[in-house]
Amino acid sequence: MNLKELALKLGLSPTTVSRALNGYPEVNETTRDRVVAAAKRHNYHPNTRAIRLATGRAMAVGHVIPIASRHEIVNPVFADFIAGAGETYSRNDYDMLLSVVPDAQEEDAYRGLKSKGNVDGVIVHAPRLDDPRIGLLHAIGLPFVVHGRATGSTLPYAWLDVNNRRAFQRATEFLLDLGHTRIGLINGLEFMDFAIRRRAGFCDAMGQRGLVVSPELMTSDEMTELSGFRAARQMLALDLPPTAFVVASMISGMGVRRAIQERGLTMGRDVSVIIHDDDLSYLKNGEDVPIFTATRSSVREAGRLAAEMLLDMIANPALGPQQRLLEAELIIGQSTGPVPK
Amino acid sequence: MNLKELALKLGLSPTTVSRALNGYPEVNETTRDRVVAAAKRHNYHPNTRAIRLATGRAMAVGHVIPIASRHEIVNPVFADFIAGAGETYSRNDYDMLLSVVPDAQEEDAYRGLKSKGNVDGVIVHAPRLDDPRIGLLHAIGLPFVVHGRATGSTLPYAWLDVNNRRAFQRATEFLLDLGHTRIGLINGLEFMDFAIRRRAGFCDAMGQRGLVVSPELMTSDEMTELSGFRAARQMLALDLPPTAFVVASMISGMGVRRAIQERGLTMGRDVSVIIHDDDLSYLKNGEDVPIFTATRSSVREAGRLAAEMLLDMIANPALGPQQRLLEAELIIGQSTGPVPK
DNA sequence: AATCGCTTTCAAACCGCTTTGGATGGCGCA
DNA sequence: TGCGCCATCCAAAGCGGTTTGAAAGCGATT
Repeated sequence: MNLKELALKLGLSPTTVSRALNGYPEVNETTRDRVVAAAKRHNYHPNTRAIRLATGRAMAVGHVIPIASRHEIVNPVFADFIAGAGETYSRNDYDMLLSVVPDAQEEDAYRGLKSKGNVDGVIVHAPRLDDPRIGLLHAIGLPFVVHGRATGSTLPYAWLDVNNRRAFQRATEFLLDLGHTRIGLINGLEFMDFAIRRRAGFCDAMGQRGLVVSPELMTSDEMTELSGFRAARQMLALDLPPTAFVVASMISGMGVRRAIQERGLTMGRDVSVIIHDDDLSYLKNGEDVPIFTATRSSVREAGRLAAEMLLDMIANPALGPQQRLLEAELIIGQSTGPVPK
Repeated sequence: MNLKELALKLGLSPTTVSRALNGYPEVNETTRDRVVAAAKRHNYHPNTRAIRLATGRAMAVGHVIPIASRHEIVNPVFADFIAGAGETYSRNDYDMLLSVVPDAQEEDAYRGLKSKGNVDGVIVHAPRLDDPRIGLLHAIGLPFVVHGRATGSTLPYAWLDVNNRRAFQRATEFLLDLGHTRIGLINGLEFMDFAIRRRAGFCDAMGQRGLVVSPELMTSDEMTELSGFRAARQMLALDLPPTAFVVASMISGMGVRRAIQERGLTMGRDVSVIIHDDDLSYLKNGEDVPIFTATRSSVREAGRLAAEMLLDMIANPALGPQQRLLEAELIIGQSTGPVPK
């Protein structure tokens, strides 16, 4: 059942039927009702491909996911972000297009998306220092929103980010207020923008209390359970081990907890831990009472909001690049306590 | 730059240019070379929307992800499957469409995908007992491949699955051979098809040695660290605690390990653990030597293969529903050993 | 020279919708 | 009665490709 057939059945022209269904004013309300009823009755759905060709809009947003190299973006955080963005797209009748490409072809993927016209805009994930994608997307004229920021980029661009610096500063201050002075940082990979900012926040807080952080109390690695475990184990074996940790993710945090237990210590009593909690839907930080004290910011909500920003920009290109900075909450859980005497 | 413009520049008709680029035989090889060269020079990419309308094919595959209710499909396993499937799509110039919808609207989502014509087929995730989606997709005539199987479905359908029953049977036998007789099963949710089969495999192995499994040694829950921890803790507190566990996932396995350590026991010596390892790209089971003894089957590879099956079916509808059963490997790690005296 | 058969090219229809630029008819008003 | 103005509706021209059916060119055959 297509538009022409429906029009024929109704004894109307395709023009009128199209207008009736799309809410244009120049159509009699009684005819509109007839049309709408008939469309429902015959289960008519306009063909998306035709609409797209006729309007020139793709009604779709792209997410490019590079794979194969060292750093895997296919991680749980990404999945939850996608889920959030997907909710927004569904509500607005947009499609979400995922392009999984070898990272050497990432640039081609963006160019292709634009020149073949299958998306109206893209979301940029996991920005790095001086991220080249920003210049590229500017050049090819594809609307985009960055999830995170890319320090060093001179061009203006739209982004949505968590205030990572502030979050880690607060987390560190919280530990300092509990009397901890030897605090270890177990960070993500520091060529990622968010990790750079988190480290800065940590150092800010320490510096403000006149504390210098020794390099052996700061590590940077993938955020896995194993790397969290190793980093914490190594620090705990120092002559002057830390009494607290600031940790970049829930998963690394689980590794840190294991290292603490392995030494026969108790988390929250002997050693304090604060993690960053992305509030993942399948990886909850406890149920009623949080297991870990945490800086929390829902990455799923970030996905929803970033998608909304992008759809706004697409609908209204006159709008300049928007920015939005979310603050993380500080959640008190069972993993922190005063420094032991 | 579109087809007409390119044709004009070349002094050819759009017909010929189109055919030259699409490899049709009825075009002189020298003209073809000219056309191809010009296309490259002018950076011509045919408009996807137009191709889709003209050919009637969407060149896209859909994945519908229901959300909001108890069981979240947005989990790490899903992310890796998607990544695998995405690789296949990219290689074949297909798009991957993700529809994130409230689960009450799941059926509508499939109907919409079909009637609006934005996909040529779909992949069905996380099948349950008597899954209604199979009948639905049959009825609306949308090609599909199920990742997993749906016990109870009478209609023939295409699927790709891991031999979960056999995997858990082998895992259990491995423990039995080490002398364990009190073995706990920490399973996923048993309205999911894969969990049903795993339980069956476990019970098969036990039954064949004439062992009856007491219900308190079998649990079924979401596969989180916390639920793994709780289940194991509870079993270890029994009068006759198990000496080994068969666990449905790496993440639950981490919880089990924690419960073991909490009791002052050592995994691999006092208590043995076998997990199922989906070989996730960001959650490796150790590096050189596996931490956990495991039944391993790459879910990413499953994604690749399922996508290939679907593209085959789309290209060749005469093909009946294909099936493919993958066997899991049994990987020996550090988490198992002979039953302690 | 006429015919045939190939290869190569093209004009035009088509995919299913949107949108522009009229047509049509009824009504109020002078 | 005649005119202009709305409110409605429609024919046709896109959107940018693919595909059908036919024509043109040309050497070989009769």
